[in-house]
Amino acid sequence: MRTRGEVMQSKILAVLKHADSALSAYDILEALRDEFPKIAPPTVYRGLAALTEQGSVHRVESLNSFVACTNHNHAHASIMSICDDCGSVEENEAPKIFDDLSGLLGKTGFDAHRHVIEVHGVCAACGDQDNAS
Amino acid sequence: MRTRGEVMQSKILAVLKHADSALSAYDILEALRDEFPKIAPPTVYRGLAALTEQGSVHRVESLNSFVACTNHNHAHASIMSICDDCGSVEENEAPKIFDDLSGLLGKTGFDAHRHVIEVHGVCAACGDQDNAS
DNA sequence: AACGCTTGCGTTATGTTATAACGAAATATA
DNA sequence: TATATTTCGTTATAACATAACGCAAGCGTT
Repeated sequence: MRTRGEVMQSKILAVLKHADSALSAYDILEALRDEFPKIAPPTVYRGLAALTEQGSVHRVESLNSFVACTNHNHAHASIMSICDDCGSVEENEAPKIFDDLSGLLGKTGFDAHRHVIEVHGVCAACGDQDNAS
Repeated sequence: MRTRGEVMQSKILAVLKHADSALSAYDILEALRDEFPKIAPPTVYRGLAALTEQGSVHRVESLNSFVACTNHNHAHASIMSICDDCGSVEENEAPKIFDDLSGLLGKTGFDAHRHVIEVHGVCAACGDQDNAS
């Protein structure tokens, strides 16, 4: 039994890939309502859980929402830069920062499993707009 | 009119300081129910908003919950290390990592306003326990 | 002091995010 | 085919958060 869930997962992933900002589970639910009129939250959350586990979707903790992974290297977590103006979310690579973090915490005896690094601010496009006005 | 809200804020802060893990707003609500039987969520959230703004409380985004600041230097944000075993949350100082982050994102034109750095894992105490068993 | 203005609080109500629990359907095993 | 196992849809509810309103406290003016 493999295909049943995968259909829904690919639909969810497609919705996220089309979006230009992070979507809540209920945003996704709405988007899928046309095609699946009786869809319910657990269906979406289960799909998201599977996609998150395999790394093709990331949860944005500080927004309680989700984005499609835009980074071909699923091996490690990413740094999210979140524009509070337009809502765009970019993934950034910085292995060094993860190493620094794990190293720093390792000194205190802490064993790091999962890094959440999310930076809120204003993206280049929105910053330019503000300057122009 | 200054005193009314400050009473509640100090009560909330006291509850958080006594806790040995992060508390949700509703945990705090329950803790204050004895003294304020009719207390409602907005009262707690407003108190938390004020305390967060002044830096004496931090929101833990990945837990939807709150901790008292244990760091005398309220000037900048902290790195939270969260033990998924015992629930303890520690604040760690690392100005360099914040600088690195802002620098990295600055290169892409992103203007960082607020950093969320939360690392999940296993704290020293819980790690020792696991080794011993 | 009396009045009206401003501010912010408590309360009610509701909105948003997330999951527990159960039964039914699909698959695997024998 | 009978049975065990897994996964999924559905219902229901739990957990987290805020909008909006009205009252009351402080403050300035007279």
